[in-house]
Amino acid sequence: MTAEPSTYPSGDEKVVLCGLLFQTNARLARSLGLELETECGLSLAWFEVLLQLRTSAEGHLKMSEIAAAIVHSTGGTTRLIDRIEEAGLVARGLCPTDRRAVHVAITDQGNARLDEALSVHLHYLDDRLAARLSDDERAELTRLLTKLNEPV
Amino acid sequence: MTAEPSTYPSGDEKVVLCGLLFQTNARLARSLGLELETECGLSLAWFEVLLQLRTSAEGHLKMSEIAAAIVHSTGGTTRLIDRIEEAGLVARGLCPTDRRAVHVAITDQGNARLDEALSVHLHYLDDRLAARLSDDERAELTRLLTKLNEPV
DNA sequence: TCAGTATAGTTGTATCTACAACTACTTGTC
DNA sequence: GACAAGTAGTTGTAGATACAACTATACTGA
Repeated sequence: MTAEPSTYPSGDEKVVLCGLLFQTNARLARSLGLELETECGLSLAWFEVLLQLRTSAEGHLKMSEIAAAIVHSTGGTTRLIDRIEEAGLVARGLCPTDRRAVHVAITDQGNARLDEALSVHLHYLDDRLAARLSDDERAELTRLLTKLNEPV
Repeated sequence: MTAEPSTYPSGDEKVVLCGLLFQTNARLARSLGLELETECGLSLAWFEVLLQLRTSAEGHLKMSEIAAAIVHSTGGTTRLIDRIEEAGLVARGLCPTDRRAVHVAITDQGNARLDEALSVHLHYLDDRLAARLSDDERAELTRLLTKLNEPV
């Protein structure tokens, strides 16, 4: 039976798109996370933090910048950085212009681990992205997601 | 300083796309989840389950089908369905052809709550999707995500 | 028919994250 | 320069999810 038991359009195109985005992301995150974890002992969250730090212009980020980039709460980010710091992959430092703030930077050990992880990651993305979408399609997807991602 | 401290291309186009997907999804899920929670007292996970059940062809799904659709572990799905069932929004039933399996169906109360949630959801998506992407762009995004989402 | 293997779901345990309350510091205003 | 309001980060607490081990049922082939 395909009759809707309700008046609301649960099959609405926008609802479907939203669900598709959630599902695609979840599958990608899960399989990539599993691969990173088994190959490098690095969780996806740790990987994302290290990548953000490496690609930061100044070589360090504040806690709140990390939280925004990886979309975690600031409380959650504190604990996450605690664990990564304990593993020696990042280091907290003082912010010279704001004594409330903390500067987080990637360590040499963190850079080494990130290199390993990137090699796994890139190989995975060849499989998972490049084999499914052409260069043009990936560029278009990037464009569309960027628009979706813009702040209000 | 923009020089890479490493040999690996952390700014690789595929890596950026992947990160963009994660971030877009996380922001969307967070703001939608917050809205659903405050407006209807329904978490995003509950909403997704109810929507999957309503749009299922048979009117019910097995635990494993729900787990696959919402990309949770089967153990996590057991607990999730426990909570939703306790709230009276879904009901477990027997599968007539496989005594290992469980049929989960949405209840009348669940349908009512899903209606409320869909009204919030649709309003939100007008803001968040339709205001940022044209009809054609949404169709293209759906096409691209569908390709990404295909099983290996 | 029976053994061996695979599948469906549940439960014990650990981990991770969010939310809210809190401290410390900064900024704006008079 | 002092008070009010805002911002940065940490911590207590609770809830949700994953993984692995387990039970029960189904399938497969000799």
